[in-house]
Amino acid sequence: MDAQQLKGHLDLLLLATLDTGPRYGGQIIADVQASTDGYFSMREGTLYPALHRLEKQGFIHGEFQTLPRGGSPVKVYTLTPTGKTELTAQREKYDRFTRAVRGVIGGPA
Amino acid sequence: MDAQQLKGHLDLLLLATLDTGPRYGGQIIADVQASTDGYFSMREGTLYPALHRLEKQGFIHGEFQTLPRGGSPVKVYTLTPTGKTELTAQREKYDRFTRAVRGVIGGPA
DNA sequence: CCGATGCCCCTCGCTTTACGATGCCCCTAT
DNA sequence: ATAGGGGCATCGTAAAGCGAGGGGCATCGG
Repeated sequence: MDAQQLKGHLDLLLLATLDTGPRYGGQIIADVQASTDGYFSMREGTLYPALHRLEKQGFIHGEFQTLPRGGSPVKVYTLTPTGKTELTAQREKYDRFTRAVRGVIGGPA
Repeated sequence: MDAQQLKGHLDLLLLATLDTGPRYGGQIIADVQASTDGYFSMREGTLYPALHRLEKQGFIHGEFQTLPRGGSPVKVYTLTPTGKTELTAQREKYDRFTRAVRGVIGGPA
C-alpha cells in the first residue's frame, strides 16, 4: 500500500467502519484490513491520532469499557449523529473525487 | 477540492494527461481542470515540482520549444516508454485502491 | 510470588507532498 | 520606454500517515 494514497480518505474509512457498529482500536484496524483483503494495513500511529481528530470534531465518541473477558479497559468508539451526517458528506465527496479521476484517466464514466 | 484528497494520485493524473499527447504546464492545468469539470484546479506550486519528480524518474521528458504563435519558449513534456509502463502500473494501483475503499464503505463491488 | 508476554492506548519526530506567495524571463503592445 | 501577461521555477508552510518507543493492566509459566 502507498501511504500517500490514503491521505484525505482515512476519515471516510473510519466513519464508515464505525457506521457498522461501535469498535475499539484493534478491531478497527483488523476490520479495515479484512474489508480490503489486506490492502489497507493501518498502523497505530495512524489510527489513534485520526480517532482523536474525529472525536474533537464531534463525529465519534470514545468511552473506556472493560471487556467481558477481562484485560485492560479498551476505548470503544461510537458514531455520533453528527458523525453520521459527516459520513454522508464524505461519501459524496469521495464520489466526486472518483468521478473526477475517471474524467482524467478515462474508463467507465 | 480537498488538497489531501489529491495526495498519492497526482502522478497518475499527470501521466494519464500526457498519454493523450505532449503538453506544457499551462495546458496540463487547463486540461485537468476541464476533464474534471473544475473539480481539480491544480496550482503551479503543485504542478512544477511534480513534473520535475516525474522527469527525474524518467517517466516524462521535458523540452523547451517555441510555439508557432511566438511568445516565450514553453517546456513541453512528453510521456516516455517507461512512463507509459508506469502509467499502466499506476492505473492498476488506483484500481486496487478504489476496490479497497469500496470494500470498506460498501456500495457497488 | 515474580518475571515474561500480550494487548491496548498514546505520543513524538520524520518524511512526503500539495499549496500559496514570490520572483524572473521573454515577448508583445501601447 | 514602459507596462503587462504568460510561462517556469523555488521557497517556506502545513497536513497527515508512519515508525518507534513507552506505559498500564491482565494472564501465564516457572
